[in-house]
Amino acid sequence: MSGQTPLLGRAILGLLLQQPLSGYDIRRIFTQTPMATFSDSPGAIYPALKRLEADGLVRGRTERSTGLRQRRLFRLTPAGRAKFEHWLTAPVTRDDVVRDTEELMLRFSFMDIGVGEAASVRFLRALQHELQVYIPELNRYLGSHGPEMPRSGRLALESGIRSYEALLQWTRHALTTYGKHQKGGK
Amino acid sequence: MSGQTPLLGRAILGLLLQQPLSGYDIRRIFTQTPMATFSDSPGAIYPALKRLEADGLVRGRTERSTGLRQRRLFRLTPAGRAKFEHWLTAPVTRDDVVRDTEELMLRFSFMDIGVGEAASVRFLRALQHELQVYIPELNRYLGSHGPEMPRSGRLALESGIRSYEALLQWTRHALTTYGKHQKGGK
DNA sequence: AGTATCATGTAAGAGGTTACATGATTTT
DNA sequence: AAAATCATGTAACCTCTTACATGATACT
Repeated sequence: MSGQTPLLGRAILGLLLQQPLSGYDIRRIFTQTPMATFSDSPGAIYPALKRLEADGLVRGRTERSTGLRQRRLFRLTPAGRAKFEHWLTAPVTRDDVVRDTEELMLRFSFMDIGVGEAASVRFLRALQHELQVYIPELNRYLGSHGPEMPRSGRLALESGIRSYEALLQWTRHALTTYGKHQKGGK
Repeated sequence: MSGQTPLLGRAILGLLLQQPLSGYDIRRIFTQTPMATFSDSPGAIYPALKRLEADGLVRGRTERSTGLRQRRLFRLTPAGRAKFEHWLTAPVTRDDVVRDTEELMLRFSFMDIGVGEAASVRFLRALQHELQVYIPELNRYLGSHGPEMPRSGRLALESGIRSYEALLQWTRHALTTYGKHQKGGK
């Protein structure tokens, strides 16, 4: 019943798509892998799992197979899987590109497993398109306002542009790795 | 008295360093410039200004020079300027690089004006150093875990690495523009 | 016996989102 | 007269951070 799951919830859903995990497992993933952009705070993770469970997206079961303290292993429910797939296949908007590339990349990272390689290719094409529109806009802004900006301000803007350009180059690289799946048509 | 000002507060402080602005001016900046990563929501901006004022970092004065509705023009106080400079000169940590490059770039964008070009050069060197440590770590992770990851997951990680590499190249570019200020020493 | 690791959770407070509310002036 | 623009603000709700609390098992 709650609105849109926040990024942390999506990340957890994606991890659970691959295998059942406990809250503690998730914390370890967030401390020990490049998913370290997420907080490993128990005050974030356990309430997030609770919400996901209340929304019927995951279900946790207490296990004590090993002699350790009880741990609750969480699995995706069919509703959770559906909601996750819905997120993965949402269109790539300009707003996503401007405000939240991090979310876009998180989505993409789960895409092959979640909804298949054809969807990954569609995503890459859409992202490429948005970047090809947005980058020139940033360059026009730099051209008209750059001269009057302080040097570090101008450089910071250039850094942003370069980072979008790197992303655009990456989409091309990524598309070639999916090469044989690409269709010719518009 | 409150803890650390959130990013939005810092951004506002930085804008006010350059000129006095109203809440509405700030909203327009966030909708019409590359600072669009910030929300232009009045529910974010007006409370933020209120907090900054309560903390003594800015002071707002009602003006009605033009015949329009009253507008409150905000200016930095000396305490606000001091706090802002303190933020600008904070060390660049590994955690900043992993979790919040956006904050780093926001800091840098105000650096010339806030604390001078020498500080900008120090910042760039420190950032360069952290990147030179972190990028190889990510590459090691990719080398050991990449083969077992789904294609889109691996590509997403590669995208992250490329984006850090682009940032590293940018630090070199930026340092050359400050060229004459660089010292030879260690 | 003490410490590290595994493991789950809560409480208070801060700050953001969305939506609503208001009101003056300028343009059509 | 209506709509657009300028302009400021509040209220409910949600989620995250920080800090605390608890407890079992394994290692030294």
